[in-house]
Amino acid sequence: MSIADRRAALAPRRKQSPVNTANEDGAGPAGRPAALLAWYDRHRRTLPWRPPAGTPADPYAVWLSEIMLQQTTVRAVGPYFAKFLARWPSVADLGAASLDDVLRMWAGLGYYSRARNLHACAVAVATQHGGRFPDTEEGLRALPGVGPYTAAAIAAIAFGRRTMPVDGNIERVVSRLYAVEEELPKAKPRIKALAETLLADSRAGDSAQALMDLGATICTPKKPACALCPFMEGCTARLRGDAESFPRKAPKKTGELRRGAAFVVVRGDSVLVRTREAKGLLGGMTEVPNSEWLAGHSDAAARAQAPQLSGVTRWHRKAGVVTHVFTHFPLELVVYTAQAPSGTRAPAGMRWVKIATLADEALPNLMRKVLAHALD
DNA sequence: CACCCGTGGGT
DNA sequence: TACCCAAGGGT
Repeated sequence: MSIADRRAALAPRRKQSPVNTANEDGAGPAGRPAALLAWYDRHRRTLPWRPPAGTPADPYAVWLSEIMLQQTTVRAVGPYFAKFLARWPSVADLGAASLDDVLRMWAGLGYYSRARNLHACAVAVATQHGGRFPDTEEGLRALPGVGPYTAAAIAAIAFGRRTMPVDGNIERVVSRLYAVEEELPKAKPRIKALAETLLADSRAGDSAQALMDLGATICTPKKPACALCPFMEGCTARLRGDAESFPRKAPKKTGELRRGAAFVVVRGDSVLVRTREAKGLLGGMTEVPNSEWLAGHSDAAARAQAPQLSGVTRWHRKAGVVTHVFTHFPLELVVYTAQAPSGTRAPAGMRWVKIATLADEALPNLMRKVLAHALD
């Protein structure tokens, strides 16, 4: 039976019995949880951290994937998830690792406070919870790096708790379904309450993942595929014809361009590097010496912040610039290179690392760009 | 509450 | 091109 046939067959029945028939065919509000799960059972995505349908999820894998997926695409997470699980098969293994090893493995994925909290969380679970994750939303919420969304997601997906995590996908689906006019983030409580009405009596984790899959594949930010949506008939925004305008939110302001200089000093087969402060931007990550990054920073002012090394007198400016875009500002770095005589000491707080082993360092992508530009 | 915090891909 | 967006959390 085609979808059109099914709709044609079901439509009259709703009219015959005005009270609760809508609950059974899934088109009315009370029937949505069942319709959602039916859609999920046919169209659920196969993902590395998602076990086969009907089989229990491993809390460690769920937690690891949820942390990695925060503000990060499924595609980007895939290889990192596999690497982490292969190297640290259990939360106790991860807790026993050094933070630096974790940062090195995380390098390139971004939002490095997640990696620091990931490690702290693994230590806490291993040492304070006997290697097992708390199985309640409240218990999970107390762990480092686990906020309201992640606590609800783990509770529902790994432990079957009847709670609805609300992520960006679900905010979009729900705000369209009910045409929520209030802007984010003010609308969050309302959207949360509406999302909870989509929870099935059992299979809470599948209800949540179904909404996320729906948001990722059908109810997309641009050009949603409404014709394929299980909620098509009852979606207020689609009926109004402006689904794409939801969720409402204030436009973000783009940050001002900042400029600076990076200094790549080569001594034989090594490069001079240092470690950034533990917190803040790129906290705890490895970098080459560089100037402050300031809006309107002149090339001369930036260059004047080069590190002082005995034996290094001539800086060579590489042609072009390295550009990078952070969440709240774009950055343009001029790159200078210099050769240091063999035996040159690294200044305080800096060290020499072999160029051949740079790939193993906790280098954020910005610094990989700088080094690639300098050593090209 | 507003801001900070990476990176890559899509339109 | 210049945005927008992605399974958000911390402060």
